[in-house]
Amino acid sequence: MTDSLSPRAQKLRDAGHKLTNARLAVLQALEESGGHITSAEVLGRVDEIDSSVGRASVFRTLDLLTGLAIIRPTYIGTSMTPTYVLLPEGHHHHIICTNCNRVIEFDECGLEAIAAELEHRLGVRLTGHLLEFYGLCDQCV
Amino acid sequence: MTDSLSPRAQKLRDAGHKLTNARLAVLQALEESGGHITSAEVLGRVDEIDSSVGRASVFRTLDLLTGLAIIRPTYIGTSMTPTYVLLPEGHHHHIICTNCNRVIEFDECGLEAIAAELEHRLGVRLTGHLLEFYGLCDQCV
DNA sequence: AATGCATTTGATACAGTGTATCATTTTAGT
DNA sequence: ACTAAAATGATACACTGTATCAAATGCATT
Ligand SMILES: [Zn+2]
Ligand SMILES: [Zn+2]
Ligand SMILES: [Zn+2]
Ligand SMILES: [Zn+2]
Repeated sequence: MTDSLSPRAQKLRDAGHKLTNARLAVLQALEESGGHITSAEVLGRVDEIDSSVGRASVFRTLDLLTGLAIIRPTYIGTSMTPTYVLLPEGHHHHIICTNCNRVIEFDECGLEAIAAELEHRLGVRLTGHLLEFYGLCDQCV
Repeated sequence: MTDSLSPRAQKLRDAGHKLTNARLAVLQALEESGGHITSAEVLGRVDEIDSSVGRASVFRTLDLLTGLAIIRPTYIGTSMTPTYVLLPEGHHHHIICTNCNRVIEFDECGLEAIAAELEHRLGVRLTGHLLEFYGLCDQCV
């Protein structure tokens, strides 16, 4: 069988995890959402995709994907209800307005140099990063 | 009265908020902790500092400080129980090992250039940032 | 295709975290 | 000191994430 697996599903399998319905449903929910989605929204979408998937498996999968650096929980504005962000190419960057909580995404980060330096100096192997600027958006300045 | 206010307390006042016992107790708890502290730990420390401070005010203050970019909630390893990080000079950087959850702090980031570019291009005013690398620490490589 | 086992699951009941409410207290400016 | 507005603490609540465990499933091997 020459199944064409999504890259993230492949990453799951490569890490030695099984590709179950629950996990694929969560991945699909995340990918359809386009980023910055709360656990409540994931639960809702997964329920539409496959209502037999249980609550616990959704949270287990979110933890698993976080550990594999496929998603990253972040906070927007308040201390509760994290937002899960897909990390498409191993990194993600946004600006959060501390006044209106608007989120502005951007692509360039120029962090490759410092990442390489850290790997060399600290002996770590870096697979991705999240860069979060905060301040006032153009509407709130 | 020439009260010498801590810089963060000053920042609170400058933003038009009152300097109450509850807020000062939470600030003190955060500062004594040295970074990466959970809400449960904040609640415990605040209770020692001033047991009359109520639970709700602690959470209200954490939200307030987050909005002012004085602290930032982040996740270590799992999707629950955020860790609050003090942002001493407007920015904070760490590496999280996706295997053992060790946290490695580092200082240099070299993000001033891109911050200035974003301010110019997007019309925003940036006051700080959080940079989170993830990967494997030297023990786990 | 059928087998076998370790992994994963779903249901449920639970623990813990953060919040709404509102009468009372406190702050800070006059 | 006086006052209005802001903030508080107590409580009860809602919601998010988790422990448990018998049953189901993925997948490597035959
Ligand atoms: Zn804004
Ligand atoms: Zn980047
Ligand atoms: Zn490690
Ligand atoms: Zn920095």
